[in-house]
Amino acid sequence: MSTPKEHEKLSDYISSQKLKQSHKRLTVLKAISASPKRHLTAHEVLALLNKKRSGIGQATVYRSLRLLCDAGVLNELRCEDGSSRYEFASAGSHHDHLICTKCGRFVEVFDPEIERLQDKLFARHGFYPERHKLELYGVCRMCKR
Amino acid sequence: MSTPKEHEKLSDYISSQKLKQSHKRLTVLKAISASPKRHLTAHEVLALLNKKRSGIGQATVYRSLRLLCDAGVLNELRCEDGSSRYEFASAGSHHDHLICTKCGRFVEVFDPEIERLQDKLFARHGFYPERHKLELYGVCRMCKR
DNA sequence: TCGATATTGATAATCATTATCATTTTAACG
DNA sequence: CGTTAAAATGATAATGATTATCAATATCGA
Ligand SMILES: [Mn+2]
Ligand SMILES: [Mn+2]
Ligand SMILES: [Zn+2]
Ligand SMILES: [Zn+2]
Repeated sequence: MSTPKEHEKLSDYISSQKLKQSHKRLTVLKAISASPKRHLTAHEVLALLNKKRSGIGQATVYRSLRLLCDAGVLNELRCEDGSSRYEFASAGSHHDHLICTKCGRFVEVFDPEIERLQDKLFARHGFYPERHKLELYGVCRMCKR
Repeated sequence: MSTPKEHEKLSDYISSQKLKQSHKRLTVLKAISASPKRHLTAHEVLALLNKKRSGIGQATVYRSLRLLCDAGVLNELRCEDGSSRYEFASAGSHHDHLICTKCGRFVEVFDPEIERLQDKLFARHGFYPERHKLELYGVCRMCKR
């Protein structure tokens, strides 16, 4: 899924920052691409890699996730339990999330009207807008038994 | 600010749960009430108490904050940095927040139209709604130089 | 006042993440 | 191709907010 484009974005960032290409960093990116889950924790990424006996340590996973965010390949979502989840930044650009409190399912949503009303709130209070976080918690269809 | 009412709410909860009244727990509540800051971290509450030589330990602060939330006196806001902030639950009931990324100012906002559109998103995706979190990050008027 | 039970404080433990630092890779250059 | 400076890596220690433990203390109904 959107693999070559993401690799290129990573490559470009590495060049622009005078860093060095590394095989393990690419392996992390590929593991995330190959997973059906689209919102992964560092721990889950590490588990994917261990299953493949990649020999990649957790420090490298954390460092790679950070760098992939800096490169604009991934987005970090800070969860309420203190951990973070990572998703591809490209996929549909900005969106918010419906989150099932039973099974943890993430559903991506976007409502241009809500976005517009948010901008009005910023303006009404004299704020220069930078970003927002909208998370809707509830029980999904599957989990409602 | 809204002190007697909050004390009563705490008292009622303590009775209903067959707990015991404690002087130190009340001191924590009073310190929060007396502070001009309306969205405090546990660390900030502890600092307020230490300034008064209350002899209240941090474990008790954490336990009191938890209990005050259970009693419906306080709301916990989980921040992106991994810490929590506490505000009075009564004050205007539900609202969302504009947060200044420079000075940390919290501005309370409420937009019934946004709330309505959120409910429609829940419904459209077959979710049973439980709660939501909307945080608008930007630079406040004071901080825009 | 007594005794059962809740509260407290000091401190250890937890959990996700970051920092350290010695060792290994990378890649530019000769 | 080797050499080499700089980046990447892994093992592990450290961090920071919060929670758990447990012995000592406070509360409160009988
Ligand atoms: Mn998403
Ligand atoms: Mn508030
Ligand atoms: Zn579900
Ligand atoms: Zn500000």
